[in-house]
Amino acid sequence: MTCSPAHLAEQIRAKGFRLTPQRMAIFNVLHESGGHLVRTEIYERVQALAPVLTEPTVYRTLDFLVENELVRVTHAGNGRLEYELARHRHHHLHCSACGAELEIAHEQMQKIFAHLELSTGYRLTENHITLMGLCPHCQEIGD
Amino acid sequence: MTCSPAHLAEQIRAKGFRLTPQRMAIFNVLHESGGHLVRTEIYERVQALAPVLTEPTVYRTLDFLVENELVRVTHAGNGRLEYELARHRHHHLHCSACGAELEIAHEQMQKIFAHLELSTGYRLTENHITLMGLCPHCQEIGD
DNA sequence: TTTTTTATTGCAATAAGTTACAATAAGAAA
DNA sequence: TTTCTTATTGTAACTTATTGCAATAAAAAA
Repeated sequence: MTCSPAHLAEQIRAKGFRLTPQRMAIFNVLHESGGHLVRTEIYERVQALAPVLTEPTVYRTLDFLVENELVRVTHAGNGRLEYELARHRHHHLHCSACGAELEIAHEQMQKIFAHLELSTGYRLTENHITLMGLCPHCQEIGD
Repeated sequence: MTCSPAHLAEQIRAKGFRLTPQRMAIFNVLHESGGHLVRTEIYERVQALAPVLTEPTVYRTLDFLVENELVRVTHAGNGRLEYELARHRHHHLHCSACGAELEIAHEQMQKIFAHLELSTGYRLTENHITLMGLCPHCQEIGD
């Protein structure tokens, strides 16, 4: 598995950075939650488990983890940034009514990405897309 | 044209809202800029032309214009929200090195959108996507 | 035109996000 | 193990974002 705490330790040490309780705590919270969390959620969860860090540390540690490609960041519907472990590439459909999240395999998007790279000359980097919409259930209610 | 000041006035009045100098000023700034601006840029530009509003008004007016589909909001690379007039649907490729923006016609994305709607049952709503990458020029420099 | 209604704005207070810098502690060297 | 180096964190200050409420003014009615 490419997203275990052991992997985190290895990656950080390999690059000459330091393995701190703060970094492990944030990583573990993301690991246990499974999904994606915004900064305030991460801070609250770490505090609840063991108050080993402050708000600015959450802020900087997440940037650090993203830079080192251990964590991925995505845009939530409201403009907030959400964080999750850098596992397999995927995207999300978000129901703007009930908040349900549906995961989409990157393979489904691959073709359009490749096509865009060809037609524009751009080289696309780590893009995690969140598309907004209505889930089947909320469509029924709305109609 | 579906994005003229006259259209704004018509749309707002038709729904029983009020046409205020503040709303017109913000709309005009977006109209003249052509591209997309973040909130602080909009505030600064309006202030430079005619100081008719405050920061909270920019905040609420933009929400108002987005709700009424006169303005569209999109995610900038850094998590900030950018605003632009609701003209034809399109998306963006953003160069993370030099900041260049390339517009992509919605037609290029249409197929993948339709495919996702079919396979998931979700109904996708107004999605303006910004994909991050490196433009051809910055790829050369980097290599 | 004047009055009335209430959507909209500005002011002031609050909350959240961010930065600078001194203090701390992780890992290397002795 | 102890000392040393400096990456990393916490504190505190600062800036930006957001909200509540009273004051204002746009549009309708008289």
